[in-house]
Amino acid sequence: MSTTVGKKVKVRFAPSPTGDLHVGNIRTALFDWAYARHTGGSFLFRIEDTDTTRVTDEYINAAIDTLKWLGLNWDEGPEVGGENGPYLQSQRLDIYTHWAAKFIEQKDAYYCYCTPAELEAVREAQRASNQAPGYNGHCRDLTADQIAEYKAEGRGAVVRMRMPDGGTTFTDLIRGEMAFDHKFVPDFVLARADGSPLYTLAVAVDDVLMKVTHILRGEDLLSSTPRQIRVYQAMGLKEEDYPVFAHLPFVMGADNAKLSKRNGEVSIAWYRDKGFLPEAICNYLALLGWSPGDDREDLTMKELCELFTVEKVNSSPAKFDMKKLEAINGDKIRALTIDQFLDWALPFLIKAKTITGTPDEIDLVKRALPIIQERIIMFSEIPAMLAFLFVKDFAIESESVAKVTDSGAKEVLKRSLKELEPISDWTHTAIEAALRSSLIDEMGLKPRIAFTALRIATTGGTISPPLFESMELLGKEAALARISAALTL
RNA sequence: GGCCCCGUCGUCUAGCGGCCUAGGACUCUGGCUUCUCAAGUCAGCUACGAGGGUUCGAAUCCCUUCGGGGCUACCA
Repeated sequence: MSTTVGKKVKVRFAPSPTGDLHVGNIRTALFDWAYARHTGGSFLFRIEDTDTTRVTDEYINAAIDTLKWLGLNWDEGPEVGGENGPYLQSQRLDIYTHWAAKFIEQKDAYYCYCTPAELEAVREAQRASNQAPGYNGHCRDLTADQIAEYKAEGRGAVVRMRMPDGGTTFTDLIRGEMAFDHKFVPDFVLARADGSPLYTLAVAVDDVLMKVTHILRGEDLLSSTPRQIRVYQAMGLKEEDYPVFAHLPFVMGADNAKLSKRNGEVSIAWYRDKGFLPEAICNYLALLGWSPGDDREDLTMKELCELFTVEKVNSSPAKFDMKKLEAINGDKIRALTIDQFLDWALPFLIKAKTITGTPDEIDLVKRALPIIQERIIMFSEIPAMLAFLFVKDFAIESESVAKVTDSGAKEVLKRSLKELEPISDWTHTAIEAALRSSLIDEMGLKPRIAFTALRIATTGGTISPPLFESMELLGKEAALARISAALTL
């Protein structure tokens, strides 16, 4: 099992960007990265874009961007280069062609002239008779005459790998000893009729050529492992040099189906727009299918690297839980310093057009942030929460108007105006002291009653940051103007 | 259908034969705190899928069964 002792660990993340990177991809990338960092090995990033009809440049760039944003830096791959490049499979086509030809030459593979319709008919028959479906070996040992005949018919040929009798065994770091009988691993296609390589060829060739030592990937690839190992053998790799496999459990959607676009917000870009911190996303994702073994849950990226081992990865699938992600994000936000918080918050305020970004605005935002830091779970909530400080034409939300126009409220507002006007040091402590002594002590009102009208008048609604701090931030002039305005309703 | 993987609170997990009348976190419920909303804090609800074994003793080992998932492409 420990065939790689003494060898420097190299882990790769090799997505096929057929869409935005999603939660499942990223969980895999995170484990790959954390394992590389934990072992002091290197992290390789490769793009599997052999299926050019499904992968686009846009998605490739987005994938690079997402990984960078999350802080999952790679040592080899797009942008940073490396001695085993290029790292886009679409730029390595001749390499795969070379190996496919070599396999043919070695008789490990053969040309298969069966048409898709013929193959489908075979599968249909197998299924009908409860047989294991798979290629029936029709073209395994064609004679020269038969080949000539097929060519004359104008048939194209795929390159198909010959699976020998017997079986494949390997050790999965997460699932233990795995054994596959080749009766259920039919000969498989390495290259299309047009010569382009398929995943199974490209992935195995690249992992070998790029000297990958550990393959941590989704469990959907578990049953394709014997085919990959077959390619290693055909390449002449010794068994002790095979990469070690670890098949990660799935991340499932709430509806218990494999996470996909259809059952939830899975694109990392969405979380970024919503205002989740990369560290919160990574922290949460790390807990999906893994735990440090004790009760620790709040982890920094550094701690994650220190604690992460494949042995502690679970073998059962995990369901994605947005609530927990939100809880972690809230905790991480509360742990931010004000300057860090400001850096994260500003783009959201500007994007929402709450502010334009003038120094005065930024200064006010910075003063306001402490009172909302413990009230948000994601940055996208900030604009709505601070809007009352910046709106040009302030208005009370319609459903709250009635609460400032009844006689009791008007009384509170009038009295407050009178108490507030003389205050020269406009601080929340001074405001609170004046209001409490007057409204609570003298008028005998319940705090909740007394301050609701003021809250609505100054912030526009029944829910707001703390009242006195909000009034302080608003400034004396604006606060009094709003209270006066409410009195005219 | 065939092959394969998986199965502890609603969710993520701890547990690797006795420390388990099963621990933690999130959610939920209730209390405290309180100028609203939060945050904080205290308490509570809730789990070893089922059935057989093995054993003095099983969540932990074995078998069966049921359930969930994956693969079964000239997708990855």
